[in-house]
Amino acid sequence: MNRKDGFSQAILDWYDRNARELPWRRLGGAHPEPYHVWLSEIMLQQTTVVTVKPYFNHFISRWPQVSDLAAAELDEVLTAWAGLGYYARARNLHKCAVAVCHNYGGSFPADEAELLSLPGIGDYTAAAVSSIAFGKRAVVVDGNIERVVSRVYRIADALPQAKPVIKAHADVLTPSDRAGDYAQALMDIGSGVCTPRNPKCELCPVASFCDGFSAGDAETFPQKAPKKKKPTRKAHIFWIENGRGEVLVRRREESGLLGGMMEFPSTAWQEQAPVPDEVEALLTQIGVEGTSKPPVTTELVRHTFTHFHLELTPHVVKAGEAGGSGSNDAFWLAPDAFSTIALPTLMKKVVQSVFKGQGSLDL
DNA sequence: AAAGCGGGGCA
DNA sequence: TGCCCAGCTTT
Repeated sequence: MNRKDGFSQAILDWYDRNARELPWRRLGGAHPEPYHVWLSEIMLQQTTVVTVKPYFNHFISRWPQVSDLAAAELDEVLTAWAGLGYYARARNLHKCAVAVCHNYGGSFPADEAELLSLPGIGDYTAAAVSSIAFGKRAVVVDGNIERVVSRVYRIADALPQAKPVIKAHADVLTPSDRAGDYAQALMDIGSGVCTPRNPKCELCPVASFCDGFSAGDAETFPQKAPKKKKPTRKAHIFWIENGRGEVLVRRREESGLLGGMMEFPSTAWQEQAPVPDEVEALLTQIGVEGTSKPPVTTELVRHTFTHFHLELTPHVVKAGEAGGSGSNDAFWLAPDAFSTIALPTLMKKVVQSVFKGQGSLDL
């Protein structure tokens, strides 16, 4: 006899009473569109529901079927994704849409292992799509469920080492019926009740099953390995404007940080601030030497990535008559067209800084 | 096994 | 400020 007998039923009862409407969710037993479930799950990776909602609605409106998304250009998808972060997700999203159309006739497979083989779909997403969209039993474990399970069992091992142990416990708790509703309910509870700090145990439908609650130390789980401190990198970034009011932009490398997204030219991002010689060299390289006026420096732009802080010093440069973009892949673009390119949030901050510093420009 | 990879919201 | 998030891929 399972010591936690009744756990999943209590979770499902809570769901029937408390589940909220979401654009990708169907209440009352009907299964949502697999395309909607997949798209939402990719967007929700490391991203909050509030942030995802408008992006999800825009994607569904613009690309109603997975075949529409597969037929889109990658750059269109990146542009629509701009601001969501983790841009490899957008590239894999497009690859996955193409694969589903090419290999599965435009219908997502229901099988967890087949889903797992698709680009951008890992353990979590395969289990989530299989259970939520197709009603299959699958053991769904995300960050929320890890926290709930580690508290229910007072798992002493620290993350990420504890992941296999947590998965084994989660497996025992997962019901055969309504595994998708169960998973969504547990995630809702994890994000709204069983919160990282100050959990609302008085509102929790499974407090009576929770070892952490019984011991009065639920909040101390899950244990975590210590984190590294983030270094700070610095660079100079250039808003280079020609006589027509256009600004020089270029595309970043396809792989790596902000892969495939657009940017303004900058010196290398490094912990040591670049010396004036390097700044001069960059301006020469992109072909804007011989400017009549000295650059106007605007407010420092700060941005934090997963593993480092960044401080950019923006400079506004008026390019000379020639104004040629000598560099390979840079091109001129009017600021009112910035919304049509894949501009990440960091670069939007640069735009804001320049506009604030100039006062005369409007977007 | 560990590192790389955005951005926003919250205490 | 630091922490956390409906993680996946690459090394």
